[in-house]
Amino acid sequence: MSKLLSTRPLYEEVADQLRTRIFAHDLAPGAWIDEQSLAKEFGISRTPMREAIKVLAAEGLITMKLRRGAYVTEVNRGDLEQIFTVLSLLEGEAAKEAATRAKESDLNALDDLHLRLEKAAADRNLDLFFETNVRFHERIILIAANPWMTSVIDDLRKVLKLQRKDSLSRSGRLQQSLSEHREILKALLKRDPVAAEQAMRTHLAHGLEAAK
Amino acid sequence: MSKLLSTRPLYEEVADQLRTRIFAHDLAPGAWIDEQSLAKEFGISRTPMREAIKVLAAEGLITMKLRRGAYVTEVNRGDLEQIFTVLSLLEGEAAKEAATRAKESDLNALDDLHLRLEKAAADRNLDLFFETNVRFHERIILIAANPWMTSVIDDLRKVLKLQRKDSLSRSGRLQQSLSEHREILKALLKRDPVAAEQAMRTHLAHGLEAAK
DNA sequence: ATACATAATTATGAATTCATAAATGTATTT
DNA sequence: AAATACATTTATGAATTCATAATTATGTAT
Repeated sequence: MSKLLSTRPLYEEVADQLRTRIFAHDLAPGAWIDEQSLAKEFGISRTPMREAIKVLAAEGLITMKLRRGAYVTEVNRGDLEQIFTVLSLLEGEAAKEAATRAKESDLNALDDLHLRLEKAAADRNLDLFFETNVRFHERIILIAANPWMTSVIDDLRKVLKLQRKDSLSRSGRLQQSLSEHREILKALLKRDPVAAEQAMRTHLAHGLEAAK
Repeated sequence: MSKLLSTRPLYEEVADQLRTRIFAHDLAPGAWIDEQSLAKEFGISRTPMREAIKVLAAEGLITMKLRRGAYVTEVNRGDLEQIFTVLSLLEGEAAKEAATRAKESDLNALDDLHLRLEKAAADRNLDLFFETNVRFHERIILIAANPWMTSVIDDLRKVLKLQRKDSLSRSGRLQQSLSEHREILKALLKRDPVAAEQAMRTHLAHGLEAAK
């Protein structure tokens, strides 16, 4: 593959595609990453494939075993608890920061996103709900304006995505998630940092319960 | 370099050595990483060197520029603030957890480490003080027993190490750091989670002030 | 001398090749 | 038939080679 007009390195492109496959459980947790056949399938050499694999390994999505290749990381219940502990701390802090830093336009955007969330829930459109939910959280994190915190959160959320996202389909969980979001939004609109942090922490603590 | 009996991949070994050089400012922030001459110097090919560079890039120590190679990351005042914000949250939580989880042996070890810290301070042995300080923090994080949190903290601390560690040599800072450690230890010995968390947060907040 | 265009050099990104550890398969012996 | 030794295959780790973008150097015109 002699990519002529590439704007970014090949291994990044490949890393994206691998991530997608992993999240889709096309490559399921525990599965062996056959770098040879994957490279052939992508029409590239092993070199950028191996570089991409190392990127995902650094993110925690892939685990390397010496002389035995790469495997999709398996997360157990304990891992989930630990990750949620960290996430609720960080996203709680992000919400707290956001409460004071948010501009009017930010608050409007959040309001709008929440509206879409309510709509998606009413329509029982799970995919849309999930996607909007992610955007709601991302927006808050963006407002907090701490790139280092953002990158940590992003990495941990990626690992969470290894798990199937059937949590919201649980009976009642969708409505509860919605009302928790309402709390977060309310606190932000009131520009109440303490309440925002508390609401976000509660929300993520329940997220753990939902995630099996 | 035909490493015959290697117990770990070459790129990891190389990553360690690169890290050492970066922390020693042998490769200073902003410096270009000449992968070609470094590989030659290490007596290896460019392949494992490039893999090592990607590992450090994932850790945030190195920044990649498309078609322009790799550069040692430069952190500014804003980055430091942001990183300390995250660190004080996480290490605060670690201290809180440690207060309840610590076994007698853990508390003894911490007590011992603190004693060595006092000794190093009395002897004006900055290097030893610094090293013992690191071990004290690491021990608390270990007791918290959250590997995901640990790895995040480790990565952020690595980035902090890009900065010169002259903070403690500032007049009075050493004594203050010592008394803050005393507070942390006291809270842990009393098994008071709230106080431990508070003491650790305060300590790290002052760390920022010290770090220029 | 300065500015611009072109040529030569250099370094990166990627493919290919090579060496060896691990896994698999076969045969021989008991 | 089971077990062990040996051979074959396969995949990883690493070196080498190749192509091209970016940089530097050279030359020419104004």
